[in-house]
Amino acid sequence: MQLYQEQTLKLYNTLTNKKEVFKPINEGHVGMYVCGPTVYSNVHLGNCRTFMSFDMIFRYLKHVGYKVRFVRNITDAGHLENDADEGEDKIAKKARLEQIEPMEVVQRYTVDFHNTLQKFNLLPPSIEPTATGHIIEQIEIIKDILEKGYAYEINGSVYFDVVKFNETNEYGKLSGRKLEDMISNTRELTAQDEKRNPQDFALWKKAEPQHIMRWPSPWGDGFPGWHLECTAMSTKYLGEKFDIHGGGMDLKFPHHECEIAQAEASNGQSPVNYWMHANMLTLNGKKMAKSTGNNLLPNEIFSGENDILSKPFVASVVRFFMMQAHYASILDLSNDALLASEKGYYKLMDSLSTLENLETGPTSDFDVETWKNKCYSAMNDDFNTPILIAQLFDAVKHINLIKEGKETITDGDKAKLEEYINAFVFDVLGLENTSASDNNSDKLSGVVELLIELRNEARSNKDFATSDKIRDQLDAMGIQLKDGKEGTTYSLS
RNA sequence: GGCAUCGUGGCCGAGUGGCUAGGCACAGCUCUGCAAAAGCUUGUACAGCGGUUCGAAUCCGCUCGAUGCCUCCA
Repeated sequence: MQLYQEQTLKLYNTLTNKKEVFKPINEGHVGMYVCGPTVYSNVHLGNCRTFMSFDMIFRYLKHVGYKVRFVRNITDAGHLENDADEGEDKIAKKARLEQIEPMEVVQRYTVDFHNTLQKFNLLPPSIEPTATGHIIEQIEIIKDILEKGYAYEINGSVYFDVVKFNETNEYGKLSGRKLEDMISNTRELTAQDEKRNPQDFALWKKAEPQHIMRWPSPWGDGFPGWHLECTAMSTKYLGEKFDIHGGGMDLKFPHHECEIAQAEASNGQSPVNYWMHANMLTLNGKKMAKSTGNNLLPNEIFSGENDILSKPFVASVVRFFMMQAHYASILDLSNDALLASEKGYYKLMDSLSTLENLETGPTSDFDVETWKNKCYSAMNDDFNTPILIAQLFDAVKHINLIKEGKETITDGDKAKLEEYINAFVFDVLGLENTSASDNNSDKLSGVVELLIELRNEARSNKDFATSDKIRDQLDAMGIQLKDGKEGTTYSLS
């Protein structure tokens, strides 16, 4: 009996704009595809939020017992710099600017991507395919779409015929657009466009002689269009129809719309049952984006080397901050918000340590079973992590009350509480305990214990000058002493 | 210009017809040698204007404001 059999998970499907009960195609198994990064520069924090949201979703699905195949690609080719004829691959451009090989760019930023996500404690996906590793698959899909009449070749490039497609299918159903509106709202036409219609998009693009990233194809040397890789890789690893497709809100149109069109044209069916879109992270009220320069790199947060924040923050605090907002809401990052989250995060972590050493009693004042159910309800309601965290703090309150001797808990309930709170905090939310009192070295803890002892001696001798000196200087070093009923503990900040 | 989304107490952020989310900050109290930590208590917020309703932050309309997409973007 798996947990998912007793939990009713609902998620917001951006295809239908409704919250729906999640039912996988194959009982007990979930296929999930998430659009990964284009590796032409360092991942910024906004990227991380999206990947973190889907990491949380991946974790929860696994937690409730699903076998999940989670595919997240690496885009290492194929993004046109602009829509004009001189369209250039983003990675190739970067390579030229930096005078290095394209694959060197890809390598460098892929490593950065992995390092960063690891700091944020993201689980690796089941499969992480690359676009350049699936050129053949992409070419096959283009052939198929051509055969079915939804694409045309011109001058060594192949374009998807959106108008033709729209005659039998519904282009724009994901983003709520109508082709007629799009046509009438087209802004100035790019001069001499070889496309039949501005809404058409490239499946294959002819490579100019100076273009370095190129592959042979039935239409000559070139490179694949922007949207094709995801169709190729999702189909290959998850099948023509799979459960969940995720990505950032900004990919909804045109990227995901085009994916649907490609898949429907090629396979004759809608590829995805549940589309999920994670919302943007803003910085100073503006979208964080590489292209505008309004961005913050994870390393700048960890090191404190930036003009926005007053101090460095550890990755887990940033993760906690993001988990305090619903994945589908816009979240605005600020120094104050991060400081507030940091406090809350350490409060939560401290109470987990407290819980371990909690004394038990004959009865429980805390209804752990009801609490647990509330936690699941929160997650089952479209992965509502803010509500889950509110429940966690409810438990924190009880843990502290029990510690103070104002409430009691039985052995059994304590064990159950430990099991579930740890599961939610670490397995589902993916937080890490950086609270120092738990994982610092034995030597340091020995030294601090000694100082606590000396301070207590001074205090009992009413030598407050000495005792305060120990306390204040430790505090200045980032070691905070906490006097409690059962003696003094400490934590690192 | 077109299409969307959103506007919640000092800050962040849930909630979508009646029943107090939560975190941080602030104040008072308990504890303490004094603090810190911890606990308790208090805050009656929902952009504005109308409408629907016995009842709206929650539904409808308008106004104002913000953001996103429409072009590579998580």
